[in-house]
Amino acid sequence: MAVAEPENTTRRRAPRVDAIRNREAIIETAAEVLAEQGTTVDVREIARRSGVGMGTLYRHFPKKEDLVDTVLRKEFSRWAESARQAAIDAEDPWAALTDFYQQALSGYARHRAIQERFALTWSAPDLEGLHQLRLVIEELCARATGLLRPGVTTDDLLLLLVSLGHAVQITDGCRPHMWHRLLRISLDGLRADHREPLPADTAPDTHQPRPETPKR
Amino acid sequence: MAVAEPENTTRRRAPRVDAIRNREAIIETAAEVLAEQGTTVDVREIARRSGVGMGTLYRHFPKKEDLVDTVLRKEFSRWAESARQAAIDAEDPWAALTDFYQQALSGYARHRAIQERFALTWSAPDLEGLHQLRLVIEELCARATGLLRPGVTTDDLLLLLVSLGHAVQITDGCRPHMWHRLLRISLDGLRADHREPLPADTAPDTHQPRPETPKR
Amino acid sequence: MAVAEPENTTRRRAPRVDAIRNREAIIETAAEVLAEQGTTVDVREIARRSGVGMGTLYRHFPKKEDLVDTVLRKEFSRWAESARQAAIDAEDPWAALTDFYQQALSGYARHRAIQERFALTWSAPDLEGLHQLRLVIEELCARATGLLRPGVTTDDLLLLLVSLGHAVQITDGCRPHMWHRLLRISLDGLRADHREPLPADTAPDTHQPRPETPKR
Amino acid sequence: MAVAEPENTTRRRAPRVDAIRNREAIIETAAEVLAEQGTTVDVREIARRSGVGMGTLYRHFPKKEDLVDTVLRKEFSRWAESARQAAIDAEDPWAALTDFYQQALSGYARHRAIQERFALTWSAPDLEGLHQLRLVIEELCARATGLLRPGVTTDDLLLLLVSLGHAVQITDGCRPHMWHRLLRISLDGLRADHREPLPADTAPDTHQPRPETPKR
DNA sequence: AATGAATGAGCCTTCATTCAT
DNA sequence: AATGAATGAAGGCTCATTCAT
Repeated sequence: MAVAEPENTTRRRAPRVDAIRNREAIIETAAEVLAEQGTTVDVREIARRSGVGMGTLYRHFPKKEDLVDTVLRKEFSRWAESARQAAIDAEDPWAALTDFYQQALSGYARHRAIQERFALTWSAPDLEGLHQLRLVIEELCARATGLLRPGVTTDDLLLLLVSLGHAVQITDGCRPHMWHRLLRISLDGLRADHREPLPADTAPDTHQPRPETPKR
Repeated sequence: MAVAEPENTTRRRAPRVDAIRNREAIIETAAEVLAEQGTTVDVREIARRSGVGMGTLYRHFPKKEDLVDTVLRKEFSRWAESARQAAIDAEDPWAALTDFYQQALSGYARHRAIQERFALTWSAPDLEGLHQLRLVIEELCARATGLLRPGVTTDDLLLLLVSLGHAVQITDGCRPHMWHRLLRISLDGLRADHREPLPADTAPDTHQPRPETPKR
Repeated sequence: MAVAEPENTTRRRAPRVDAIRNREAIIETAAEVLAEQGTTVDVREIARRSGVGMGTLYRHFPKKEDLVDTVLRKEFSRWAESARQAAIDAEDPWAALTDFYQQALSGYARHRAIQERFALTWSAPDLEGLHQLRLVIEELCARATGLLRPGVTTDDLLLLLVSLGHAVQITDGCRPHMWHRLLRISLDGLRADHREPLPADTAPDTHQPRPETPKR
Repeated sequence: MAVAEPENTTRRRAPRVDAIRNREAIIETAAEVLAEQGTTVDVREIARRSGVGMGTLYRHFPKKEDLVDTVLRKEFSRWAESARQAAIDAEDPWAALTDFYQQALSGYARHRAIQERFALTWSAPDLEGLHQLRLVIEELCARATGLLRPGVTTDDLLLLLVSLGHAVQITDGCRPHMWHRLLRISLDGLRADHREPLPADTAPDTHQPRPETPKR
C-alpha cells in the first residue's frame, strides 16, 4: 500500500532510473560520435560506445533520425548558449558581437553533425534551437545599433554565422587559425562606416518578407 | 545526300561516334545528378537517367570515383572559367572582383558535389582545377592592388569564396537572393578603408606567400 | 513445466543460444554447398539454404573468405581425424596405411572445396590442418618401416593422397569404386619389394627431411 | 595480321582467307590464355590478345564454351599425340609405357584448361580426344602384355594419368620434379610382380561392365 | 526493460553475350 | 565480315531497422 521500499527489490531490477540513465548515456555518446563522424555514422557504433544494445537504443529512439534530432537539439542549444554567454560577458556591444562569433565558430568546428544539420536549416527550419540563436543575435543587433551598418538583419548575421562556420570546418584540419581573418573581414564589412545600402533580399519565393527586422 | 545529320539519330544505341555521345550523355547526366544529390548517388540512377546500361557506364568509367572525378574536374573548370570570364569582362578592378564572386557563387549553388569536393580541397588538394581558380584570384588581387586592404591573401579570397558558396547553397532554395547581401558585406570588409591588420594565419603549412602579415 | 526443450523450438529465429545454432547451421550448410559447388558459390545460396538472411551470415562471417576458411578448416580437420582413426583401428602397419588411404579418399570425394584448397596447399601452405595430416602420415611411415620401399617420404605419401583424391573425385559420379584399383596399384608400388631408388626431388624448397635420396 | 595478298580487292575487304586466319589467331591465342589461366578467363582477354573484336570472336564461336571446346579438342589431340609419339619412340614395351607417362604428364602441367576439362571427362565424356588417348593406351597395354600385372585395364591407366596429372599440376610451381617419384611408384605397382587381383570395379551405376579388358 | 541477433533492400562492380554500324 | 560499344543479370558486401528471448 505504502511506497514500495526499493531496498526490497532485487538489485537487478533497476526500475526507471536506469532507463533514464541509459537514455542519457546514449545521447551523450551519440553527441560525441556525431560530432566526430557526422550523421552518416553507423548506429552500431553509437550503441557499442554507449554500452547498450541495439534494442535499447531503438526503444528510446525508434528511428536513427530521432536520436540525431534529440542530440542535435541539445548540442545546438548548448552551443548557442555558450555563444550567448560569450556575448553577455563582453564589455561593449561590438565586442559582444565579435566574441559571439568567436565562440560560436570555435564550437562549430567540433560538431560535424551540427554543421550538416545547419546546412539544411534554411530549407527545413525545424531545428528549434535555431530560434534561440536568432534571439541572441537579435539582442546583439539591438545592442549594437548605431555601430552596425544600416539594414543589416538578424538573418544576415545568422547566415554569416553559417557561412563562416563552413569556412571554419574545412580549414579546421590544416589551417586552424585562418578563419579568424575571414571573421575580421566580415565584421569590418558590418560596421556602420559602410553606408551603402545592402542589396534587397527580394526573392520571389521568400517565406516571410522582412524589410525591417523588428527588435522584438 | 550529305552525311546524315547525327542530330537525327536516336540518342541511344550507336557505336563509335555515338560512344562519345554516350560518354558525354553520361557525363552530362552525372553532372546533373551529382549536382542534385552529391557523390553518394546510386550509380544505377546515373545509368538510368543517362539511358545506358550499367556496363556502358562502367566501360567508360571503371570506378564510380572515375566518373565523379571526370565530371567534377570538368564542372569545376567550367565553373572557374565562367567566373574568370566575368572578372575579365568587368570595367574596373573592383568590379572584376565583385563580378567574379557574383558569377562564381551563382554557379556554386547548383553543385552539391562540387561543394563536397571543395570542402575536402583544403586538406586534400588534389583537384587540379583549384589551381586555375587560384590563378584567377591572384590576378584579381594584382589588379586590385591599392583597393584591397593590406595583407589580404589569395587564400583569404579563396576561403571567402567557399564560405559564401556555402551560404549560397543553403539559401538557394528559399531565399535565392539573400547571399548578395553577405557578399556585399564581405567585399566591403575587404576594401582598403580598413587598415587594421588581419589576424595572423599561423598554420605551418601555408601555401601562398603572404606579402605582409602583420603580427597584430 | 520444466525448462522448454530447446529441441522444440523452430530452427529459425532464436537469439543467444540459437545464434550458435544458427552459426552452426550456416557452417553445416556451407560445408554441403562448398562440397557440392566449390568456393565460387553465391553467398546468397548459402544464406538461403541455411534459412538465414544475408546479414546473419555476414554477422558471423564478415567476409565470404572467413566463412570458407572456417568451414574448410573444420572439414579438413574432421576429415584428417577420421582418416587417422581408421589408421589407428587397423591391425597391422600395412593395414593402417591402407585403411588410412581408404578412409581419407572416401571423404575426399565429397568435398570440392577441400579439393580446391588442397590443390593450393602446396604453393600456399596456409591450411593448418595440413600439419595434422602430415603428422598422421609420418606416424604411418614410422609404423611401416621395413614394409615401405626405401626413400619414401611423408611428402610422397601426401602427394599420393592428393593425387588419388583427384581420381576419386572425378570417378565418384559414375564409377565410384574404380579408385580402389588405383589405390591398390599405388600401395603395391610402395612396398619394400621395390628396391630401386626413387628419382630425386631436386626442388630447392623441400619441406621434409628425406632419409636417403639416392641420386639414381 | 593480314598477310594475304589482297592485290585486287580493296584492302579493307579481306574475303575469306582472313576469316580463317582470324579464326586461327583466336584459337591460338585462346590456347595460350586457357593454358595460363584456365576456363574462367575473361573473353575480352582472348579477344584483345588475338587482335580481334568481340564480335569477330563471337561470330566464330557463338558461346565461350564453343571456343573452349574447339581449343581444348585441338590441344588435347596435340597433347595425346605427343605422348603417343614418345611411346612409339621407346625401345621396349615398358619404356614405352614409362615414356608415355613422362611425356603426357610433362605436357599436362602447362595446360590449366586441359586439367579442368579432364577432371570433368569421366562424368561428361564428350571430349573426343579422349578416344585417341584411349587407343594409345590400349596399344601400350597390348605391347606390355606379360609385363603388366593381370587385370589392369585401359581405364586404370587412363585414370592413373589423370591422377598423376593432378599431382603434376599442384607441384609444378614449387616442386617441379616431385611427381617423377610418384610416377615411379605407380608404375612399379603396375608390374607383373604383383599377382594379387585388383579390386573389382563393380559400381552399380557403371556405364559399361568390363570384367575383362580385351586387348583389341 | 534490455539485449544483440536477424533481416533484406540496396550499393558497387564484373562479364558473357548481343547489336548497330 | 569485323568492330567494339551496350546490355543486364549476378555477385560480394553494408546497415537501418525489427524481433525473439
